[in-house]
Amino acid sequence: MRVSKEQAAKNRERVVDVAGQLFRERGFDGVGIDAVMAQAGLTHGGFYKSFASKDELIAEACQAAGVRSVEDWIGHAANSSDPFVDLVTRYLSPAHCRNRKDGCVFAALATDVGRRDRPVRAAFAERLKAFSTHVARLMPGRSAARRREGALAAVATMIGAIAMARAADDEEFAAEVLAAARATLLGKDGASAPGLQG
Amino acid sequence: MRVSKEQAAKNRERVVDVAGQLFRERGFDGVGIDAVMAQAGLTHGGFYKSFASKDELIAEACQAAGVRSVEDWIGHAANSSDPFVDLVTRYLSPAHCRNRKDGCVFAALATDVGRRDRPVRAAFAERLKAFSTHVARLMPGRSAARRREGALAAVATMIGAIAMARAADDEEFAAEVLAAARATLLGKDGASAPGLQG
DNA sequence: ATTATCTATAGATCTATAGATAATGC
DNA sequence: ATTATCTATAGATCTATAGATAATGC
Repeated sequence: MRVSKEQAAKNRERVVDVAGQLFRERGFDGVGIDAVMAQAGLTHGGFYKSFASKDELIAEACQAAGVRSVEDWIGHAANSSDPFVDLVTRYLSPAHCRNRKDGCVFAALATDVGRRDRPVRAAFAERLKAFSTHVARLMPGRSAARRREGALAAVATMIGAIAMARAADDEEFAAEVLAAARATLLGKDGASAPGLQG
Repeated sequence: MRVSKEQAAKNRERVVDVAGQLFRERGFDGVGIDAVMAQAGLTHGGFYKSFASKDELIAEACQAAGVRSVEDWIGHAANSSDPFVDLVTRYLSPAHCRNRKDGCVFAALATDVGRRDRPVRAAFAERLKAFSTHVARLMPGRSAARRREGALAAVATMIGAIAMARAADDEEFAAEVLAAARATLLGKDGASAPGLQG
């Protein structure tokens, strides 16, 4: 029954990872401790020797999934010839839309996190800031301030578009939203972006 | 105990309205039937004479709150001298960010709805399409196709920005996100929007 | 001896139903 | 007589804890 300290640490990590996946699929309130522990291959009674509460797990899962999300999206883009195009195209793809479990935690849980307590929101916000900072570096634009501004808006557009596409029961509408967000962020359709005044 | 048919219909409507507010504040899974009925001034036992299930209430609440949200945002903008600027400025305001209960249902529940069953997603998507169509009409742009595309992207940006701002525990970051989304959608900072390639 | 995990369960909460109650509507 | 609402409760589920078990680590 008892395992080594090393194994116990790995088990704890697996619980956090598995929780991050299940939360993205079903939401924080849609997943019980027993489901998380079962998915990690443990029984639910042992949970409270590793975590003070479910909220602590939620905060850690947001932190860990956030780190992973930033690494994945930014890492892949950085190895591409056109990082910003790579990021936007992959992020706003039907494949990402379908894959909630391993997809971006920000797009999966944005409105849910807004209702959680401070530690959860702090963990989420910290990773969201890191993501935005990395996106600003990939971003075309004259000044750092403009890249920062553009990055924050681009992140909002990407998160909002994926959330909309997943919410809609209509595949065609979902695809249209993703295409519109891609075109607008990448300026595919002409000299000036839609939404510009004057 | 028993009330008139007319009063019963009003009670049912109030339950749907109250549910829409509570769901926006606490999420679908964060609100029980008893809380909804209590807020509507009724006891929870009577709920199932009006609704087949909680999911039916959720679908109706999304529908009703969606109709209301579209009326509010589009109606106010239409009476303004510059409808698109009015919409974007009011939507992406700290006041809207604070007011979840009566705020836009799309920004409050986007990621939650993606995990619900088909009827809920259908009701939500229908209203989201109506909102997008109305935004396209307010939208500057040369062709109808470009206005449509711009509207979908603008809606995604607005929903994403409010979700991000509410998720963050950091007021300054929240304000920065809203300002960046406003500036990008309204093209406040120069000839071309950030994010444009070339 | 310590402790990571397991079994079992307490206590709270949530959806849904059954049957009672009292006012409406024929 | 019908029915909108209420009281009461069944049954499921969820967070958290207590105590047992068995392998680690001194």
